[in-house]
Amino acid sequence: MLTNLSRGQHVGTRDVILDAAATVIRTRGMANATTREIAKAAGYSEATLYKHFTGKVELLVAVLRERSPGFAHLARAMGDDDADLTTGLTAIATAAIAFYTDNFPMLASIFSDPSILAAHNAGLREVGAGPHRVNEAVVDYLRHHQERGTIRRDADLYAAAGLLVGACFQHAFLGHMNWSDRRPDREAAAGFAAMTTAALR
Amino acid sequence: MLTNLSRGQHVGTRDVILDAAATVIRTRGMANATTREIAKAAGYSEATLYKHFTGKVELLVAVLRERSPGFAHLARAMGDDDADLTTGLTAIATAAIAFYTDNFPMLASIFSDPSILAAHNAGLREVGAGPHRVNEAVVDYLRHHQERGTIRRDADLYAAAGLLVGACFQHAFLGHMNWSDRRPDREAAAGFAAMTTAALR
DNA sequence: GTCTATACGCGGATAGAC
DNA sequence: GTCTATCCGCGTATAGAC
Repeated sequence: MLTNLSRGQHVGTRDVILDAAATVIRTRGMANATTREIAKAAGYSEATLYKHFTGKVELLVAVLRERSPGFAHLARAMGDDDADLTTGLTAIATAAIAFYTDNFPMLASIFSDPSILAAHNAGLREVGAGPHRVNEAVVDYLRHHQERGTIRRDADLYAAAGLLVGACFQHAFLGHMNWSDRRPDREAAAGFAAMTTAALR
Repeated sequence: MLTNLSRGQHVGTRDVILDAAATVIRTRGMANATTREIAKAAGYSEATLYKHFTGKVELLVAVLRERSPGFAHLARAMGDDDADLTTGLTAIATAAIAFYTDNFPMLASIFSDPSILAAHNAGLREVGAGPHRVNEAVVDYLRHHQERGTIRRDADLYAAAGLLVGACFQHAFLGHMNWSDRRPDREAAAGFAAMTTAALR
């Protein structure tokens, strides 16, 4: 997801507020992401927040939609489908683990308030975006390989993508739960990729 | 996780409060799970809550640890390792999807408040419990099959368990995000199990 | 566009009676 | 063990001046 900054546009008050809100959510949690805290972090008064957003829910939903860093990097890993299948899947898994590790807390937080969850889902559906896009992109990646004969004809690509992406998703989750015996990220990514490859040929 | 009810013990005030809190969290979200709401749902005054728990965090953490229904059913699916591998994994995947679908909102909610997350993790570590236990149990299940020769000797069981359980975990998550093109639970479970089996032989 | 000041209800928590 | 009554700070939101 591109920020206005990376598009080279003017960075307005709205962007400063969104950045500040994202920071507060990441560091103190959604429960402590109050209008007071966000305003203080942004260097503006609370009243200014309400000039740029109709209310708190709209602000938070905007943060969720416009401040999900790392997705571009993940997409780049999937554009590269010339490499060996296992190598490519390892790169995808590594990027996916990093992406989900960064974004899991913010993503999970929206479940704490049904009104935010509903607004967020509605907003995503309108523009056709959402977390399932990662799975769909992996399916496309696998289809390219299948067309070149690297993957067997009758393989269930949907299930395979679900296994790989889901494993990365849960690995990131377990990382936040401080599971000490968990494998390091790179090792886990390689293992997931190797097993997925084994299932596909 | 057994409740006092299923152990046949007396159902005291504490249990009533925990049940009420779990209901409020599930229906209104963690953000709206106030002491007022919980007390009203339990049929007791707020003051009574504070006679049974030192504070709100302790109450919520107790709910998370003692009100995770369906885990027993999931465990049962894994005890049955006499069946064909794909059949067994399908049963496990089906139970896992149901389990995560039920518990994801409550589990995800704890990320909204770092103090609750920390207290929850500390509590789990003390008794050696946690979400990773599901993965470990699947590894054990796979090892039994490996010892009987149903799975190849050099298979990475840890990665395989991560793929299957992770896929179910994320499938449940996507379900809550209202992804319309998502496969039905049973179909998804069968697909995940079949692909995992393919990777293991 | 941004500020200061303020309204007002809600949430966590406790004192003390029964 | 449970209740009623109450405290006090916090959080959202707005009015109105500059």
